[in-house]
Amino acid sequence: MAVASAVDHPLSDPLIELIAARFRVLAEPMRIRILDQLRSGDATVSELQEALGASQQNVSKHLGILHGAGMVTRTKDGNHVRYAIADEGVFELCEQVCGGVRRQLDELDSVVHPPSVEPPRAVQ
Amino acid sequence: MAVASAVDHPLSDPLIELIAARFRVLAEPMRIRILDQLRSGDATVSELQEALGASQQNVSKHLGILHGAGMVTRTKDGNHVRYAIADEGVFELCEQVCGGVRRQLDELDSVVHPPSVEPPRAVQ
DNA sequence: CAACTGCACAACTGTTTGCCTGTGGTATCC
DNA sequence: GGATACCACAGGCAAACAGTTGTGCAGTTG
Repeated sequence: MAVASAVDHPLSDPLIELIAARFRVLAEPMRIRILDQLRSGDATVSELQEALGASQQNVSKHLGILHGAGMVTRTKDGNHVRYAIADEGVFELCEQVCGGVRRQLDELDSVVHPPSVEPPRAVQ
Repeated sequence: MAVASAVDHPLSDPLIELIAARFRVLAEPMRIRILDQLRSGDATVSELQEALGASQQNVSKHLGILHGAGMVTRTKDGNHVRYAIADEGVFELCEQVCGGVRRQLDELDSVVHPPSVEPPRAVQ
C-alpha cells in the first residue's frame, strides 16, 4: 500500500500533536461532506454551498481550514475560486475508517449481548 | 492493501457522522499517546498513567472513550484492568497521517515563502 | 464609474470537551 | 473485618470550536 511507514514508534510529542491536528481537521461532518463532494471534481464555494445546503460563510470557513491543512488546493478562476482535492490520501483514510465502522457494526450485530451493548456513543 | 473500500461515494449522512466520530476519537494527543503506548503491549491504567505522566482519572477517561469506540479491549486481571489494542487498523490510519504530515512538511521546506508560510496551525 | 457577484475575514453565541478535584465501588492483603 | 490499591464516575472550570451575522475586498458587467 501507499503508506509512508517512515515513523518510529515512541512517537515524539510534536509529531503526536501534528497527527492529532490532522485528525481534528477530519473530525467534522461538514468537512467530510466537502471533501466527498470535491471527489466528484473541483468546485467553487457557491457550488459547494448549493450542493451541501450550507451557508457561504460556513463553507468558506471549512475550506479555509482544509486549505490550511493542505488537503485542498485553491485556484482563482476569474471571479470564482475553485477548490480541489490536494491530498488523495485523505480518501484512503476515510475508507479505512469506513472499514473500521463496518467491522464494529458487524460485531455489534453478531455478538448480541444487551447488557454491555454499546451504540456508537458520543466522545465524552 | 487491507482497506475495505466497500463504500459508495455520495456518502450517506449517518455514515458521515460515524466517520467524523471516529476521527474525533483520534483527534486528541493523549489518546494517540495511549494507543502508541499500547502498541508495545497491553497495559493497566496505572502503567499507562506512569508511562504518560498523566493523572489516573484522565487516563481512565480517555481509555473509556477509546473502549467506547471499540479501539481497545478491556480485561479484568485480578485487581487490575488490562487494556489492549482491539483494532490494529488504527495504526495504518496513523501511518497514513504521518505520511501526509511528512509530505506537507517537505512542501513547506522546499517552497520557502515566508509571507504565507503556515505553521501547523490550529483548526480554527 | 456604478452596481452586482463571489469570496473571505472578524466578532459573537451556544455547545462541546479536556483536565482537575472529589468520591464511590471492587478486589486484594493483613 | 479493616486497610489499601486500582479503577470509574460525576461535577466544575476554562479553552476550543462550529455556526451565524455583519462587513470588506476583488473581479465582472452594464
